[in-house]
Amino acid sequence: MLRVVDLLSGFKYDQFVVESWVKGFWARNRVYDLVKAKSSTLHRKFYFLDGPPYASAKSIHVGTAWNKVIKDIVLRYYRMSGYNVWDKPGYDTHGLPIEVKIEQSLGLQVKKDIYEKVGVESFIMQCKAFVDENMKAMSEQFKELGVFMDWGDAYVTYKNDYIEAGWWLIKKAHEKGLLYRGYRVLHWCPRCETTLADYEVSEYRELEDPSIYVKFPVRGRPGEYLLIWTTTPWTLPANVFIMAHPDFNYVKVKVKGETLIMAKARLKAVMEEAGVGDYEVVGELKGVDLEGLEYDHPLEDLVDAQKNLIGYHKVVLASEGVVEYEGTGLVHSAPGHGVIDYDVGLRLGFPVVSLVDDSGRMSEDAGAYKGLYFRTEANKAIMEDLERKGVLFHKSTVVHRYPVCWRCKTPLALRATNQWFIGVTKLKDELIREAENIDWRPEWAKTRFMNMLQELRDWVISRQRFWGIPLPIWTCRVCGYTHVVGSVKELEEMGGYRPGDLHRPWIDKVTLKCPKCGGVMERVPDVLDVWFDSGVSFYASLGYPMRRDLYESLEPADFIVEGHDQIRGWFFSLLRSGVIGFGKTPYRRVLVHGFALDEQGREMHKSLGNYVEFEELISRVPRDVFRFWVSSNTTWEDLKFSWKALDYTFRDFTVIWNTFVFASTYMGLDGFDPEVVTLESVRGYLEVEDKWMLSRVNNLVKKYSEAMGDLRVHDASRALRSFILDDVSRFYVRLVRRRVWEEADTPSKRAAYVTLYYVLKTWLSLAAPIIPFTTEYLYQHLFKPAEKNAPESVHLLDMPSADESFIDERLERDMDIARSVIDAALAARAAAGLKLRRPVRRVIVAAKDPEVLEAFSRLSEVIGEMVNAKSVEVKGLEFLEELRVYTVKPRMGEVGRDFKKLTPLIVELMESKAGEIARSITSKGYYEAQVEGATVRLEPRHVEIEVEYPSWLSARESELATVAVDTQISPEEEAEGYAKEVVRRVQHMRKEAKLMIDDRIEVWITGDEGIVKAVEAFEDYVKGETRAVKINYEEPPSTVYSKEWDIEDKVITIGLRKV
RNA sequence: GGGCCCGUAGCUCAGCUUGGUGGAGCGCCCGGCUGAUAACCGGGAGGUCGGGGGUUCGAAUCCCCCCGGGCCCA
Repeated sequence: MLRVVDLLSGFKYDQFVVESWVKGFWARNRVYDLVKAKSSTLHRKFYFLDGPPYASAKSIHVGTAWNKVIKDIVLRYYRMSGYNVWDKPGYDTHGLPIEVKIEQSLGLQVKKDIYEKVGVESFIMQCKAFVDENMKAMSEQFKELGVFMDWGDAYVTYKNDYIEAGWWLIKKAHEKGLLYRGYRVLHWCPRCETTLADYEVSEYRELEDPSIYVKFPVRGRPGEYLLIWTTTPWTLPANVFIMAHPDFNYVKVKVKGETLIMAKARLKAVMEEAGVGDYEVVGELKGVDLEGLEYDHPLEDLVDAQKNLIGYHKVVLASEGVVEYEGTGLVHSAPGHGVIDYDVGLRLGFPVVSLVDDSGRMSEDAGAYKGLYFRTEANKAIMEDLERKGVLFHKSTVVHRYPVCWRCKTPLALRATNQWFIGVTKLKDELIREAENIDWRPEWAKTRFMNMLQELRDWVISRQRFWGIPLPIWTCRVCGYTHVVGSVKELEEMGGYRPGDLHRPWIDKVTLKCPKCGGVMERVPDVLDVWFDSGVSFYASLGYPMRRDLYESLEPADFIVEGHDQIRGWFFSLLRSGVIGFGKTPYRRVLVHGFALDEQGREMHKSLGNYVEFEELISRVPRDVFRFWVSSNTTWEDLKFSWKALDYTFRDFTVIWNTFVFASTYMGLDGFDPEVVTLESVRGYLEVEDKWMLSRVNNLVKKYSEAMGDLRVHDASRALRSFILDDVSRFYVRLVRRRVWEEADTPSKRAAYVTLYYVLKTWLSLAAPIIPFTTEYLYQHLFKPAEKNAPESVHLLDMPSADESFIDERLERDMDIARSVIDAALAARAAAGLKLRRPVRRVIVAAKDPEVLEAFSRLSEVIGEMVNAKSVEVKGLEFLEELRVYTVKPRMGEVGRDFKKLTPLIVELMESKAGEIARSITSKGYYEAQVEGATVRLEPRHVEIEVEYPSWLSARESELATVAVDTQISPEEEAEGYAKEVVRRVQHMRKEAKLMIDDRIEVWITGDEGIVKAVEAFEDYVKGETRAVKINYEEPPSTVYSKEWDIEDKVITIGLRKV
């Protein structure tokens, strides 16, 4: 026969010790493997796809920890609910940020240092080694948090197989006619010689630049000019057209015999700035009227590139980029050096001219300006030439925010560069259709996603860097033919070979034979945008297309979850890749989580000093405390990190722990055997509070399953917390304590044990996904030793399902009513200064609603127990009404104004007929009387009514009822009170003497006569409570432990010893 | 400048979809308990529900505008 063994109360509770014990237990018994083995036998698949964290540092961010905890909770829940869960984690390992870290560690300044000082081969090896170290450290931290994922087999984006899988998608895009080469205007650092992705353009400086107004001659109309404004003279040689706003008003202005065209709204400001007082408006026209107006470029003769642009120099209409708050309303446009310029030019089919080279110097085609550095030398030379040609209307300087390189602080240039694109705008309809099939949590994430799809642009996939998936595109040196390679096999078939590592520089050495002309084909030296990598994870992490079975049996992913920044990031890149590769969404359900911010709601930054290091977190806060706390934060809202909040959660754990210790202690003491004494066997002996508790726990199961099934992890977590703290610990346990203290083996005690056992075990199963350490410890030390066929680990249990037969909604409602009345009664006691230890004769509960009255009758014992009342009388309201004494005070202001000289008589009336008036006003809302022959009507505003009860009743109104505590105490009750006081002190002394709970004692008591008499009168009671075999009414011998006590100013001496 | 989210007690947040007299935990003040005890229990004070309009008999809740914060774009 098994039985509950008290393994908990002997252990000095320390959550850190609990967790490290569990960690050891899991390792010794290979619990993850057991859990995984069980899950893999199940038939319902659950494909979870891990959003790979970026492996650029050793220590994870609090947000990353939260992220993995959410994932772990959901995965554990699904495993316990009977799913075959795919739980492979992943790491994102390529990209510029990692390259930069390596460059910094090597002290490299510019991009060409990589070629010249270290060599690409060594650089790549170092990137890889760096990432390897980071991944190892991160995995350890995730394991530390108790995350059960397949850490031995994570997917890594830099592996050859993964790269090859990536190539497959590029080939697919090519086959669908989506892959193309084109220009894109990007920020460029002339010192680092690299493009900067938009998100990297984050630093700005206040810099001084020229501010010049330039006259562009209108073709064929001598003396007439288009006036433009610019702060970047170096872009003028690359000018292709001028933009005007179709809706703006423009003017022709006569200045010194010349006619200038500019926006009407800018006229005054520009003339003022240029110091021109003498001007005359000679004509007015709309923007649309300017369309097509041709002009001659003022530097045409000096710039070679301009010779090819002559047909394009005209005014075009555009609403973007043309403003009325600065400039002239006519915008000089160079598609090679401006984003809007580029877009407008592209729309019109105009050429792109970029005249700045990689190092920031003007290029060959810039003619006279060739070799000059753009922001300094070129600016100066160009302005001089403009002045010489008489087209510089005005020149000054401006200080404005200008983007600089975040690494070297060099001012950036906007520059059109040749890049590879995937034309996803062609797939817009398909993307939208597929996005409609995704189930979003919360709902607004879908709105955000859909809005973003409306603004879809083609995807620039190429980067001129090193550490990334090499672009699988080869070009023929002879005929220029381009071929996209979709696999390593294809590489070999094309005359190439398989390098040991598919990265640069090894892949760069692989040449192919041109299928068109037989010439040598070389690889385009670019690598792929790092967003590409994680976007293909849904199939690449499963080895597709090299092996197909796994992907085909698992797709689509059933669940993904990441932060809300990933709506535009990973969620989108996955969908994009899914549609390109397979024509459908790769995932069906998404949960979005918030950001982990600091206590004030600001982002955590090492530079702000508010960054929380993982090591500090994990040394100060137990893992389950962290998990419990973060899981209760509304998932999709931001998490404000707070040590204090974690401390409070920590405190909750003590209560939870003590609840289990309580059960363990008494069940252990009585050798309770849950396999013999079952819920079925005690069903007839269940007390009303047991029935209530069983109903509550089954409702909890329902609520929890609904929440988890709907990915409302926080609702599940909160429900667990309030259940164990409020319902179990603070209510049920307190209520059954007396039943459990009972020494005899009564059916009632058994019923309490079974209920408690069942409730705690159910709670443990539900809580296991959220607090896996604590639940495992409690399971191993309380439940497992008591059950023959119990699984090895709590994480091998099946999720409980609700037993509807225990659910009694009516009883739960009634108990709510009772609890509110208990609170009111306790308040009434407190008001009367009656300690809870002292029993009161009776509590009277009065209510109007028959349903409420019925609830009280049904639960009167529970109320009596909680309030410590000998009896609970349930009455109609009229019972208390009869006892009430009313005082009615006049509100002189109101009474005086309404009743004038009758006032003194009214006041008199209020005194003499207080009860009658008060009852009438409270029930009917008014009171009428005859005063000096007149009918007087008193209303609530005239009076202040106070209710008093006789001094022996302490009453309290609650929402549904009025509760009155009878404060009268008979001599016998007083004696009983003293007996309890003595019991309390004996218990205290037992504890001081370090006696076991079941040790027997002998007691001596002497001193105040009243108290000693009280103990004599209640001797059996005192003996029972204190496990005393004998009480001696005399001075304790000096050999026993004794102590003097004060009870309400009466002195007694108590002595005791173990027998 | 745009899209989406958040703004409720000193703090952290429920409530808002489906309008009906504002909740919890912590903190604070007061009291109690001492057989779960480096715990625990009760009572109390504390709120212009970010601001302003509107719809309605009635708005924290629905609509509009504004302010502050976050994310993503421009």
